[in-house]
Amino acid sequence: LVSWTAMLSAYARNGHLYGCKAVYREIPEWSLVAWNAMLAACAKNDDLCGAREVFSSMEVRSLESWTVIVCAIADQGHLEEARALFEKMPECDIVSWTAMLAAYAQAGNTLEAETIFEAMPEVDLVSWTAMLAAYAMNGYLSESRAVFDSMHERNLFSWTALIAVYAGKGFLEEAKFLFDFMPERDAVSWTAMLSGFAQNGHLEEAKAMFDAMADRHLFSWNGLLSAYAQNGNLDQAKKTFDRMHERNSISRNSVLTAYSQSGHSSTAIEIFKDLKLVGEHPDEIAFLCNLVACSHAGKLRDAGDSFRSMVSDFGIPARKLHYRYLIDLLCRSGYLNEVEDLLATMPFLPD
RNA sequence: GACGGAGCCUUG
Repeated sequence: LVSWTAMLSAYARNGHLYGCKAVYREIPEWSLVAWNAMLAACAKNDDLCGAREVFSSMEVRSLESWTVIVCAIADQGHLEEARALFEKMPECDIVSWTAMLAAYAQAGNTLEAETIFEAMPEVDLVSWTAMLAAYAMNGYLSESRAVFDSMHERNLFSWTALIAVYAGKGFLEEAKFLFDFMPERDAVSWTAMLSGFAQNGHLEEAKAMFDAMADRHLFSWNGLLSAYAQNGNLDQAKKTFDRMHERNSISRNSVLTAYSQSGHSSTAIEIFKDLKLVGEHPDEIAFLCNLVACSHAGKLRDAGDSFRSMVSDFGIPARKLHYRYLIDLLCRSGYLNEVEDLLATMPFLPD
C-alpha cells in the first residue's frame, strides 16, 4: 500500500497524469493517504475537475485533502470559492492558513494576505517566507525587506525571494550582494540572479551566471534562453533552444516571444504552426504571440482564425490581451463594426 | 517508510 502510494506521488511530481491513472486502475487497496496523493496529482496537473471528483468521492478527508482542494481551486483563479471552502474546513492548521495567504498574494490581494498572516495563531518559516513573497510578487520592496529582517531564521526560499524583488526593481548591486552573501545557493537562486541580470539588460553577466552554475536544470536553461529572447538576441536564443536537452512550453514560448516581439512575424507564425504540427499544445501565451505576429503582419484572416481556434478547439478562454491585439488589428484594417461586436460581447470592461 | 502550504524560468 505504501509503495503504491509512493508510485502515485512520484508520477504526480513528474507531471505524469497518465501514470497516475494507471496506478489508479490497478491499486489493490485505497487509503486516505492514497486518495490524497491522487488528489494532489490532479491538482499538480491543473486538473481541477479531476480533483473535485476525487475530493467529493472521498469518504474520509484529512487536513491534507482540504488543503489540496482549496489550493487547486485558488490556483485556477476561483479565489472566492477557495475562501468559502476554506471557511468550511473542519479544522485549520498552519499549512492551510499559509496556503490561503499565498492564494491571496497570488491574486494580488496583499492586504488580505497581511490580514491572514496577522490573524494566524502561529507562524513558521514557511508562512514568514510566504508573506515575504506576497510583498515581493506585488512589488512592495521595503515591506519585503522588513519581513526578511524580522525573520528569526531564513532559508533558500527567503533569500531568493528577496534577491528576485531587488533585481526586479532594478537594484542589481543589492541583489548581487545578497546573492554573494547568502549562506548557500541552489539552482533556483542562481537562476533568479541570472534573470535579475537579464531583466536589467546585463546579458554578459547573465551568461556568466549560467556558466558558473554547478547544475543546470530546465528552468536554468529557460532563464538563459529568455535572457537572450528578452534582449532581442535571436541568434543566441535559437542556439540555446537547440542546445537544450529538454524543453517545455516555457522554452517554446520564449522563442516564440523573441520572434513575435522583434517584428519577425513570419518566423513566429511558422514556429507557431510547427508547434501544432508536432502536437505540442499551444497555450494562451503561444496564441498571444501568434496574434501579435499576425497583427504585425496584417494577417487579419489568420488572426481571427487563431483567436477562434484558441477558444473553440483548445478551450482556452480569451484574455484581455488577446482581445486587445485582435481589436487593434481590426481597427487598423477598418473593420469597425466587428470591433463594436467584439467589445460588446467580450467578458471584460473596455479599457 | 507514502499525501497538503513559501523562492526561480515564457505573456501581462
